[in-house]
Amino acid sequence: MRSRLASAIESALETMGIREASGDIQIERPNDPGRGDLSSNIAMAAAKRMGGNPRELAGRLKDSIVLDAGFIDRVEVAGPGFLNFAFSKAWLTKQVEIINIEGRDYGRSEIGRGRKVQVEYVSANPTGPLVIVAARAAAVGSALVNILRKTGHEVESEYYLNDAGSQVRKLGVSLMTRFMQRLGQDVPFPEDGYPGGYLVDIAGLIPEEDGRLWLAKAPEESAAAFGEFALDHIIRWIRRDLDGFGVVFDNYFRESALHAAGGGIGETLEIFKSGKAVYEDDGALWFRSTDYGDEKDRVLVRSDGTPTYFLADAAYHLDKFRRGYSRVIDIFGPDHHGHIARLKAAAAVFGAPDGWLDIMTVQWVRLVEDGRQVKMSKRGGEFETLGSLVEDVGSDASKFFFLMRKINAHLDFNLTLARKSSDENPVYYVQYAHARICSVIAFAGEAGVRLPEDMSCVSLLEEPEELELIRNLVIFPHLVEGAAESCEPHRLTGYAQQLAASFHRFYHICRIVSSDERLSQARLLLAEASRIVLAESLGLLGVSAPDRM
RNA sequence: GCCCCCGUAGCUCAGUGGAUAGAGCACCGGUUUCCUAAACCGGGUGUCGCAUGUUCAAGUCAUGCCGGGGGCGCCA
Repeated sequence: MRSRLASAIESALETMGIREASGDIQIERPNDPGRGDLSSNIAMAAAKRMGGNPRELAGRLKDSIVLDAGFIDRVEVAGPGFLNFAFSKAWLTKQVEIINIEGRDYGRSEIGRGRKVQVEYVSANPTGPLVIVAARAAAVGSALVNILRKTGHEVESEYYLNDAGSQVRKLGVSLMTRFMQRLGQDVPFPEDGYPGGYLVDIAGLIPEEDGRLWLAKAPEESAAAFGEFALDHIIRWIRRDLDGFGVVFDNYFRESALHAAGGGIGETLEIFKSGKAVYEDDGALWFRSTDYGDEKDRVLVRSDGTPTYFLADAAYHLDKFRRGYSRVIDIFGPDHHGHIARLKAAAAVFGAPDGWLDIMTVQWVRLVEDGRQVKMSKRGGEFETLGSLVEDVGSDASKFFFLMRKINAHLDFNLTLARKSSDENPVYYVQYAHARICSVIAFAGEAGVRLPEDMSCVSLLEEPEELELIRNLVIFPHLVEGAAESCEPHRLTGYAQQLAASFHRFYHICRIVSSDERLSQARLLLAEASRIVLAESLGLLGVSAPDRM
């Protein structure tokens, strides 16, 4: 609808002999609905370019613009030179029909057509259960995947498992210690170990014979054996927790695969070398990432000959590049933001075009209960996990709360509010609207009113609450595109609340099932259109849309 | 010290360079013989952290400062 209006403005400019301003045409929504449904700043922009009075130019534009009265039936000049347009009632009510016909495909867009995108998210180290910030990343990442798919992108989601390196060795030593303690041996817990109680649990699962066998090995092999056992269990937990959260990945990529023979580390190093981006210092191999905008150079191979985490990460991104994605989006936790510059530098060495790698960071989450921050002691190994959060407030409320905020802002997660299954809780407010519609449709069916095949009755819709609801429905496609382009899923939570409010208002004022059958059908179609868009909004967020509550 | 994010109503936060800056919560009051009251309606005096600049137009962009959080390892 915007492009339709934009081209009308463009031809009006052309008839007036103004060519140079057509690139300045912007269509937006006035923040005060009383001004109209769409507005353009073109007169101000063009007047600026050519000199002259914006209001006067707007007036001339208004006279020469040719618009189908079945689309827009009111044009006004306002303020400093805005052109405001109002949809005709016929066009608005027609949209109710369109939504009913398109169903869940309403709002589908082709802006991502031909674009293959990878979204990598969560990717938390498998050295412990997923914590709250990982839950936030999971909610955001999966919603983004849905939104990109809705807009025509071909999307693959991936979890990068850091199942190699010194952290895993530490994990092995920690588990080994727990196992020895289980055997009654008085051994101190390592200073830099993982103190969480979950390792005590895992130690309890080790078959005693196996454990004794591992203990008998050389220290390195011994740590590796315990480490593998721990990884195995923790990865299973992570997948189970994500599953319970309704988050599914297309692919899990293991760092260890990169370290295996022919796994990509060696080749990556060669590419760095042939790009003349490498030098030796102190016995270590360095990447001159400062040439690519990083603040300091980075070690690729330590003086003891082992590759760094960064080299593996670079190899991983080379692998992504070779897989042919037109764009790769990484969602990082707040503790990884220092990696952005060096990874982009690596991508540049590999020959990736500017903007190929897009890294978003999700900021910290504070859990708040009864107005006070919930203490999370990582040192004591006690922390709130994704699994316990879902158990506590449910996955729908968790996701909705995570998705209410911009990702780059710190988030206060109000546990007290999220737990409430009452009107104060925004997620229930939206879900209730959906359930209410299902209930009305069922009630109407019992009363003999069904969704009609012939939808021409929608032209009967004319109450302010009806038209206002339709106005909220028709912005959905544009909203989804905006959320996709900006990678901002949180726009949809705000929209869902606004749409739910608009429906509740309509429901309160306009009785749907009445003795006027045609009007009842029209209102039923409007309710169904609202249900479709609500269900789709919630679906994109990964939140369920219940039929009853 | 350097880098990133944030600073908007009592609280938590929305706000694609546009017109009179919004929502939820909290608080007070009202609405049900009727399709789900988990709903609806009414009640807001904000230095948009401060300053300078860019612009026809700045909460939004740029620079500097102040305040809060985070990151700066041959750990991952």
